[in-house]
Amino acid sequence: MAANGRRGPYICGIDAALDVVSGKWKGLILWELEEHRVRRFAELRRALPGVSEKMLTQHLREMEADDLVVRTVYAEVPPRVEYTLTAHGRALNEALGPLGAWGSDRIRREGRELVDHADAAAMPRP
Amino acid sequence: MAANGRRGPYICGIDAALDVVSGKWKGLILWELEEHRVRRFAELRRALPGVSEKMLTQHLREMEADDLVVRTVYAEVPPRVEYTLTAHGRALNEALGPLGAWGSDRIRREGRELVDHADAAAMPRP
DNA sequence: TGGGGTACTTACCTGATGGGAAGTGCCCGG
DNA sequence: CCGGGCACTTCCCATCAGGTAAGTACCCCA
Repeated sequence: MAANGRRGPYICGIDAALDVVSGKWKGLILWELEEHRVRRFAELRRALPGVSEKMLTQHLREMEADDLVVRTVYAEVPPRVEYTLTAHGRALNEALGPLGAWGSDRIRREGRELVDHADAAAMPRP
Repeated sequence: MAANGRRGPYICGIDAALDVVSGKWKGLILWELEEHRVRRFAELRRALPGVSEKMLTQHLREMEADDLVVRTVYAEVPPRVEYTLTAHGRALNEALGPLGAWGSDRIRREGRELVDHADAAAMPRP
């Protein structure tokens, strides 16, 4: 969907799945939440080097609406907000497994450089 | 990638795979070529209701550059051009299987309407 | 002779996507 | 008291994917 609120009608399952996953950082958010189970806003921000706060909140809100993540607000001071995957989110991640493997193969095949998490901070993507 | 020529550097496999698959009609093209093995330009155009000739050629060229499809031109009159999947294209399709299944589940879960191939012709997507 | 099919290319236009920067309200440590 | 962290929101701007429409060059069929 993204901000536009696409959400179908869809032509097939791939169509529906891509609608939910497309967005510059959604894949990474999914991956980060899969790895750490639960993450706070600022932790995600640091994990996705280059993401703007605007985009991060936007993506998280969309993923919440898509029932991929749960947002829990703790009425504390300073504010604390935690994000976790829902069952559907975890299922999506599983479904993305083979695709990720294919992508890794492709990177290897073509000898493309793979920027690792840390370096990416310095290098803003065009 | 799409027309912009993104093609990495990528942060992970998902990133790389999504780069190659994103584009409004790529999923459908893959699916159509998987089903029929070989298709001509005009056949694809008819199979993807609503696609413009420009987008179709653009997507096909990109997929060719990404080594997903092979384009074969027959020096005949009238011109004949055939498209087939490469091994990588077929592998990508396989990798997309679980994602498609997840998407179908999502459609079912949310009771979203699924527009089938034929109807989609009449209904231009917003 | 004119309409339709083949497979495109080119130019122009619009709306969605994402980036940048600043503002908000509250608290804590130095 | 100043800076910094937290978790945002708002606005404004650049880019770009994709749509529309037309042009190309050749052929076949009625």
